[in-house]
Amino acid sequence: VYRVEAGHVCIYKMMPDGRRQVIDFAYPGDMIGLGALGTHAANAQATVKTRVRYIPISVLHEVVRTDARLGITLYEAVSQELLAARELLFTVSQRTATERLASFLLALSRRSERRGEDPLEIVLPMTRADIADFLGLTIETVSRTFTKLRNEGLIDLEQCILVTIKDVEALAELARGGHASKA
Amino acid sequence: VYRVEAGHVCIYKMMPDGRRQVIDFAYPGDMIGLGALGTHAANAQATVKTRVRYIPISVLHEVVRTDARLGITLYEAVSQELLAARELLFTVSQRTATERLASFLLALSRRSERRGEDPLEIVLPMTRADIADFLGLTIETVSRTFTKLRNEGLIDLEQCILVTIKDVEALAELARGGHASKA
DNA sequence: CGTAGGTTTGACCTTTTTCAAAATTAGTGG
DNA sequence: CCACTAATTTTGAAAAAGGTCAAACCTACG
Repeated sequence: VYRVEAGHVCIYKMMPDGRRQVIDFAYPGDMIGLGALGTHAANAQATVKTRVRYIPISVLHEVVRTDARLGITLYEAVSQELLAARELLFTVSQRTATERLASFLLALSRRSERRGEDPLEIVLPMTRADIADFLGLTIETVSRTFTKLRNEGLIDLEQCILVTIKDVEALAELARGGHASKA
Repeated sequence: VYRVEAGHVCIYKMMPDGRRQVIDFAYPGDMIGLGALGTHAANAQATVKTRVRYIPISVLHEVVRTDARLGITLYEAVSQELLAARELLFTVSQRTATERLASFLLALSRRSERRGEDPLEIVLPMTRADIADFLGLTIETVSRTFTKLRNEGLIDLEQCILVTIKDVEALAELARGGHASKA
């Protein structure tokens, strides 16, 4: 189990045939590998300079034995991850490419807000390939969809890395599955 | 939290726009709602006559306070669900319709085997709609894919409910993403 | 300045969805 | 037990979404 101190980490699973599923993106303060008891179920790769802190599982076990309430906390943390995984499952399973990207951007926006940053100025530390493998799309479709959102005036794009949300409401409407009102 | 005693339950999440994500199918002995601490995050619907046993969450908390090792057990159970959710995520996200159905049938087959039943004779207690919303496909595509697998000689279909696996290896090859060898 | 990696764009093709209708299955009352 | 109705499943044809292949375009870095 690790804890991200600085930077940004992309957590993914590789398949024998080369296909990849990105499971999550971890920001400073996030824990990695909580659900992977015993088996090392996933890989992780830093996308920028990153510092992590390692916490052996044995320590976790020890801590839980000392205080049962922490067992509950641990349980709640994994439950939270489970909830997120199912949310992503729904996004990938039932939504169109545009809806997926809109959801993704809104999730990043909410994350920024929670961290006390500007929720309308999103920095993307990950590559298009990471986003594609996260949302179950191809690089090309991700790129095209970014362009489409830009042309529709919902976002601004600078250097493929900085996204400015110009119309949160329309984006949210898209993510919800409705049709954007703007042309 | 519930425990299925008899029958079969379909666990799903409804979205405001009517879209539905089936999260899992529960068989006798399976627990439902483990990851849903506090918020009632999902619905469930019996597809056949079903009996469940209700276990209040407060009892769980009590038990954990009594014995910390059970906290670990609980944690492991949710981790297991997390693993399953991510496996499904991958299936839905990266695989074709045929591969998804093949994976699904193989998963059911393995489940049958674990339960000591014939792994090659699978009864489908759920409807095509349930399967479709589980795999992120439409009813029509599910039906067509069943037909395709039947025509290719990998399975037999009786009354839309009983599936006989005729070529496990080819099915597994499909689920892995390879091309079936048979015409 | 030139190269390498990542991104965008274009044209075409495959897969899946959509809409519509036929066929099967299940349930109900005679 | 059989006929009738409702629901589910299967099949068909057309349309749309996304994928694939290929090339051009940045951007950062040496």
